[in-house]
Amino acid sequence: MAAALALANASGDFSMRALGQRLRVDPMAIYRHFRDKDALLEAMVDAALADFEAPPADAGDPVERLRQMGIGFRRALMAHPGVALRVATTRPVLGPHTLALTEACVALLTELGLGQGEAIQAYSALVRYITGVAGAEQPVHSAGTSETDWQEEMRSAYASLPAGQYPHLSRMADEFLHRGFDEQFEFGLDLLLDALVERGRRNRAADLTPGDLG
Amino acid sequence: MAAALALANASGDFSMRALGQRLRVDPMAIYRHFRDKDALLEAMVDAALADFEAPPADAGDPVERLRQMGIGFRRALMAHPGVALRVATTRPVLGPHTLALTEACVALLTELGLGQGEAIQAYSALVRYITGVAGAEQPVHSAGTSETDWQEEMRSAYASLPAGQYPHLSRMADEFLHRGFDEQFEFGLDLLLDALVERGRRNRAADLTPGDLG
DNA sequence: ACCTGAACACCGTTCAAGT
DNA sequence: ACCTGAACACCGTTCAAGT
Repeated sequence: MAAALALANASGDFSMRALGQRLRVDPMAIYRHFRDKDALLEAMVDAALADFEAPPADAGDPVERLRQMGIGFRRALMAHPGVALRVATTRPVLGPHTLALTEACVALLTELGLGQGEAIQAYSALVRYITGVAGAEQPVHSAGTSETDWQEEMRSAYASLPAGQYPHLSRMADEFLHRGFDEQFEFGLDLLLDALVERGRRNRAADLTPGDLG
Repeated sequence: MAAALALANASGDFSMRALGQRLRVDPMAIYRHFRDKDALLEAMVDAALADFEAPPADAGDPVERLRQMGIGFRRALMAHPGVALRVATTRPVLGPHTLALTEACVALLTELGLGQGEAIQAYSALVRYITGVAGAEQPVHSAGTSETDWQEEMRSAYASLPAGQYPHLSRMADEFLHRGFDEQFEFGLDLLLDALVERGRRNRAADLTPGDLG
């Protein structure tokens, strides 16, 4: 069921009535299975995450596997544009696929040397960043703008700013041409991972020399 | 004009027709000033950012000022819930307030020692993270859930998971009680800033010893 | 030429009427 | 008791009709 929903959604935007027509069923029949449109969207978000699984233990060190999870998470969201827009502004999803990925991600974070409180906050920070990226990219894709068109659009917007008022921005306009969405996403992902690695390393060092804290 | 719009929006949700009623004007009159609802929302996002300005040069070192900008950005978004939800999924806003803050932020990032390409990507990463957080918090606030109720809700959801299947998550349930939205937000913000500081430091070191790169 | 508001094509959801 | 679909209260936007 939810699989059919995700499929229906993959083609553009989405409404209860359109889904009913797509499934050749009375739109009201959907309310038998889901209390709300929100409940249905929640199920769809979880279904969208069924497409990818946590990388196996031999896929690299914990950092590399976290990186792969982040990349896979974003890819799964972008594959379902109608869902991606909503996941950025929805309450936490507690579906089986989401929970499995959360568990795997938190496990990897503790392997980095993070404590319980740090691990769960680090997970949340990663998800916020990834959904923020997905939310920002979605309107560009759904408007049918190609990545290169988009880069040129941003470049010319920044290049045409008055250089006196915005010296940095106007000078940096050309930078948009060199970086694609993937590279931009991974830049921020790596920032977060770098900082988490460093934090784990510090924790371990403090554990090994507990008398040295002052 | 846009100020009145932001005000109207501050009270819950928002529609063209409701705005017309609020302004005691024909709803269609709005289309004289804005081509679209999207164009209007864009103007509202920019107007929401008029509330805060970049911290002055004597407010601390670049990192501290970047931190204050991040905190202020989030606060401005949360003060306009109807806008906050949309900013997470809208195309980049090129209004005067947004651009002024972007310029100030990018200037501070270059002060950290980042190159042009790094600075603009770092800015984007920070914005994605902040809008991701705003998008995640907005539904909680607009549902009228208090922060402590929300924490308890999350705790019990995680605590009731089968410990065999989700060992980390079920063990970490209590962590939700100790961290508020502010602390959670600043945790992720500091991760990004820590990594950016480190990157700037490495750039400077490489500049000082150009022969040492291998 | 400008402004108005009725009308169009939707939407999520309720609920009375059928079976 | 279950299912259906007409009806309700919206929505963004168009466009014909007025001034």
